[in-house]
Amino acid sequence: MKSPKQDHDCNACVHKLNSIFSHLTDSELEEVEYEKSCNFFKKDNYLYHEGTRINGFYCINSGIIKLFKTGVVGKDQIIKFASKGDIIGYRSILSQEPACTTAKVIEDTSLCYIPASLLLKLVNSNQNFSMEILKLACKELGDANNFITDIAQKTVRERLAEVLIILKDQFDLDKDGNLQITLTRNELASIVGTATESVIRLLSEFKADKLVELKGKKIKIINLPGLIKLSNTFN
Amino acid sequence: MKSPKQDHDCNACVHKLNSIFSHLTDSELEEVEYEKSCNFFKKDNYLYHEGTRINGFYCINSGIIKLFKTGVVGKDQIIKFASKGDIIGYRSILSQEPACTTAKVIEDTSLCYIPASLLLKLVNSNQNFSMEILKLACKELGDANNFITDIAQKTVRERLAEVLIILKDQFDLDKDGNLQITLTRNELASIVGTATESVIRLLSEFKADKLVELKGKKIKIINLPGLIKLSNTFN
DNA sequence: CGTGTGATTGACGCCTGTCAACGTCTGTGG
DNA sequence: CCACAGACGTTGACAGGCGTCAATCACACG
Repeated sequence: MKSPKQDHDCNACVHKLNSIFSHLTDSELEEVEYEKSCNFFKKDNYLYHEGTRINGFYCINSGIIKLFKTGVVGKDQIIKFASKGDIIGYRSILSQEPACTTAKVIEDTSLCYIPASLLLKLVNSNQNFSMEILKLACKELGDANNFITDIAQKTVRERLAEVLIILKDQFDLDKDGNLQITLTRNELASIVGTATESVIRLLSEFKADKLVELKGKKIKIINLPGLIKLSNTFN
Repeated sequence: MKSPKQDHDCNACVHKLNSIFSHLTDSELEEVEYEKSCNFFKKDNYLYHEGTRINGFYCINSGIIKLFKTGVVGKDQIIKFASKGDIIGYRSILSQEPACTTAKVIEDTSLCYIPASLLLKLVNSNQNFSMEILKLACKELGDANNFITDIAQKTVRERLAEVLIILKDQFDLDKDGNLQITLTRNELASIVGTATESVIRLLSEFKADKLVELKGKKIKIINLPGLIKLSNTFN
């Protein structure tokens, strides 16, 4: 068998154990290793665009990708972030539709690209793998339904508080207690579904209420229970 | 083999051809026929409640079910309607989570109930079937993402117009040109994500603008292009 | 015919989006 | 090393969309 041309060894990948790839056999993993291509993307590059057909899916080794849709007036809505261990693009391949989001790198990213044909083959040949993907899709569907309810019923203030908590959970804090992920005010607005100015004003309020500290783009949560209360969530 | 105790014969079911069940073998279909139970539910009954574990999924023969989530202040958000040929409840089984919605009958419904164990067995033994379910979940996920963007970016007026169009597409019109599905103003509000009074006022506006005619709960669309324009959608 | 549920209308005001102006920061090129 | 351009952040003013409350009407059902 030809040796892979890439530097990333999926067999040694730290994310393998927790990912859907843990359900592959050794020979299937070898096939992945052989067919995949490993790439590095700098910030601000695009992986794919909404409305286009994609011919493979991506497994993120490191970095952060934002997935967003562009609304009718050209305003973006961020659907989710993908980071280490996440796979993206599979939805479009499996539902045989064009990509429903645009994928843009917001922190330098290393990832593996795996052709659609191999995804389909694995789904068809390995029950466990197929079950895991199914589970993943159903999980995301549940999350999406929750988000719909939130965005339809909560105020902007509640949603912003909730988003900060979610970002903390997904990306954790750095040594200084700041959110690891760095977003522009505009990007925050595109998650919450509001205007940039509203985010700025509300963050200032949160700061005045001693819920957060702000230093440039860095956001430090100093009163998590307060934020949770404000977000009006039971979790 | 024991003969099924139910009156509904899935082998003769008119929805079989277009549904995921068309991918089952004859013997698998027999198994479904044997394990399923066929039931009839009057309006206002519940199939299952948000947050509970469910032990099977449902295939709708006729009638309409609404799937909704209840928000923090007790306000409902309708996620989708299920009618003839649709299957519901599979998400929760496959993602091994409690139901993320409540399912309530809004028009007398006849359906088949199939145990979770059989769903899992079929998913694991029949590649085509598993692929179809996967496709379905991915499709729904794409729809949910679209809905998120709409609800986050569009005005209530645009969303209401869009909802009317969607209801027309999904349930078609009766002989008089009215939407086949009958909803309370409150239910309409729970789809759009707004207050009942807002729906009432906007419907009156639509009527004044000769876009719709209203007669009690009956809604007749008399200017579809106008509605589409108002909804601000490209479709 | 009474009762209750849903529909409607009006009043009111706050939340939030928009527009505009200005401050801040970063990186690039001279 | 400095100046400048451009992107991003901030603040204020303003209006209007939309949610809430309350009162009344319409209708169906026992």
